[in-house]
Amino acid sequence: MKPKPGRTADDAISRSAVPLLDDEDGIGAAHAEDRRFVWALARGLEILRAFGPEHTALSVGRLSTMTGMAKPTVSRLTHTLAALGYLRVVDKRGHYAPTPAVLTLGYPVLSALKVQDAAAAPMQEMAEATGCLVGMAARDRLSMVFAQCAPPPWLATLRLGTGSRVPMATSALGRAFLAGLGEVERDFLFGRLALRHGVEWEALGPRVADGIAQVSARGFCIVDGEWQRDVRTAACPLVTAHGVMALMAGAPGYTITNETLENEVGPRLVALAAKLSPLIGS
Amino acid sequence: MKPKPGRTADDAISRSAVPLLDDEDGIGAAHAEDRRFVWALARGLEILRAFGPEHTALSVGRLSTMTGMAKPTVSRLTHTLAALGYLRVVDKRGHYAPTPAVLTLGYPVLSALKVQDAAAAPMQEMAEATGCLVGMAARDRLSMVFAQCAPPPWLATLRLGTGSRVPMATSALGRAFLAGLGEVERDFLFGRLALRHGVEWEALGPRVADGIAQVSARGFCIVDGEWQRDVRTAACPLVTAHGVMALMAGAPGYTITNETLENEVGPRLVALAAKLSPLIGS
DNA sequence: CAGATGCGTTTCGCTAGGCAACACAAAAAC
DNA sequence: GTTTTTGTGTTGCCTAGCGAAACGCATCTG
Repeated sequence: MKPKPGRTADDAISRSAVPLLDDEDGIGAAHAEDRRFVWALARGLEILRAFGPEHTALSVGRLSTMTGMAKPTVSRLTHTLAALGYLRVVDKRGHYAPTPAVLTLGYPVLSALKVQDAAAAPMQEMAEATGCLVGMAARDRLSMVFAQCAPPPWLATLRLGTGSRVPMATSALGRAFLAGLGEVERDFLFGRLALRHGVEWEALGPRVADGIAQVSARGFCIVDGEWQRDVRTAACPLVTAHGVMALMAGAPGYTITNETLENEVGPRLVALAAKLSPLIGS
Repeated sequence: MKPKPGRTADDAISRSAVPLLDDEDGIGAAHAEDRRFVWALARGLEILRAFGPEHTALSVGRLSTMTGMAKPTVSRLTHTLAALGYLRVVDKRGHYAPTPAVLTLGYPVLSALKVQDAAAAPMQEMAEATGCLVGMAARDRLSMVFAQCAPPPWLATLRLGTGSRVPMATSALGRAFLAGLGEVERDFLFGRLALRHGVEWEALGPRVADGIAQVSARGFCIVDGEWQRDVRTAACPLVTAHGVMALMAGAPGYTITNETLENEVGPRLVALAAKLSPLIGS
């Protein structure tokens, strides 16, 4: 851990055209000797990241154990976030919860993707026609994060929406995304995924590769029950000016057959991707 | 933004149950003497906030002038945000743009509000029935930020969506929100608004008060062309377990009359609010 | 082609913030 | 009621990050 002046490996990564990430969980060892890296900011964002559908309100101590930071540190960061309006205190015991202010942070992305005007209508249309939940997602670290989601009116079991995440390796969305990527980035992510999934990658890796092969063969891939039991999904890559993303359509197993997914939903998804691809981005 | 001596009131404010804000633009003089306040985090978030629909990609120098921070500081913060995956470099000239990763920050709020399951369907239904864009919003500083937005399929002119913002004083949404607030907070925000709008508040203030009176009288208020020319909007407060929010329905002037807004859309909006109110929150 | 301008990054002194340990308040257990 | 547990907010100490000015490195300009 000697001060190494000039360029570090992280520097090269962060400068590359594709901003490649650190490890999935935690910001621990990465950027250890990057003099330009601002830890306070990283830690503060890690606090915001700790909240999720399962944990809508958290105390300082809980955040401390979850993130691995010292309590006083967490206390100051939550205090700061509260003063800025991103968090608020929800009870006497000092539980913090995110406020709608955090939504403004995501807005520039959604507007840049022109999701609101261009993509929403055709996605909603397809959702109603096929009975599938139709979603558009991009990569964040080793997950896919939804930018837009069109649920069919009657389907309430699949709880996904803007900002929610699914794992890259076990979802159709993630495999379609990988299929849309260039050689270099795909290999890089494969390495990361292998690292993350450890020994089970031996069985998982070939299935991911198979998904990619499916995309090469017919434009989309299918995952049946692998990400969540009884959820069938088709997905295809979506290459735009803003980078590679992916489209997916899925439904509970009892509302759709693999044949329908294969013969109707999949091709329709590919058509939708072709239609949206030039519209997205400036 | 120099450290300003003297005890500030912000500390007390930020500790109160209702986390009331600092001034709208910039984080300048606020929290000057607060020892628990982490500036690095505040500055980093200010960087993210600087992006918007108008500025989807910004250079270090531009960010520096926009936020008032020194260039090296901005450089480090953007470097950090890029390393964390929230920003990426979009061209050779070093312009930064937000990535979909920022969407994950907003997700806990959306899931806590149960927007995806509970609110989306009835809002969409009303949008299609009335031809209005229907939206749900909460306060951020002195703006209202959309948590959910249901556009009617054919309407493409109103560009609003999750995370977008409208001013509090000149929008029906903001006035309805103020009407739903308690005495103390409303007075506080009135003070802030007066401060912000300066001399024109003399004319604006009474119109805001009139909006609140409208809500008291019939449950909703109407703004015709005041926020944007040729946009007519009705809005009503939405009191939930997560705090006060507001619902709105609006359309371009040439697609809807004030009578329709008054007699059909407004009452329907109030009914929608009554229906959603118990559903939102845990 | 030399000089000039604009832009992003680096150097370095100084200050703010992270860490460890302690002190304290409130529930929960007994 | 006392103790235990859990959890938050304060102190010294030292590292990490902020800011002013200097530095490389492009592109303009005559």
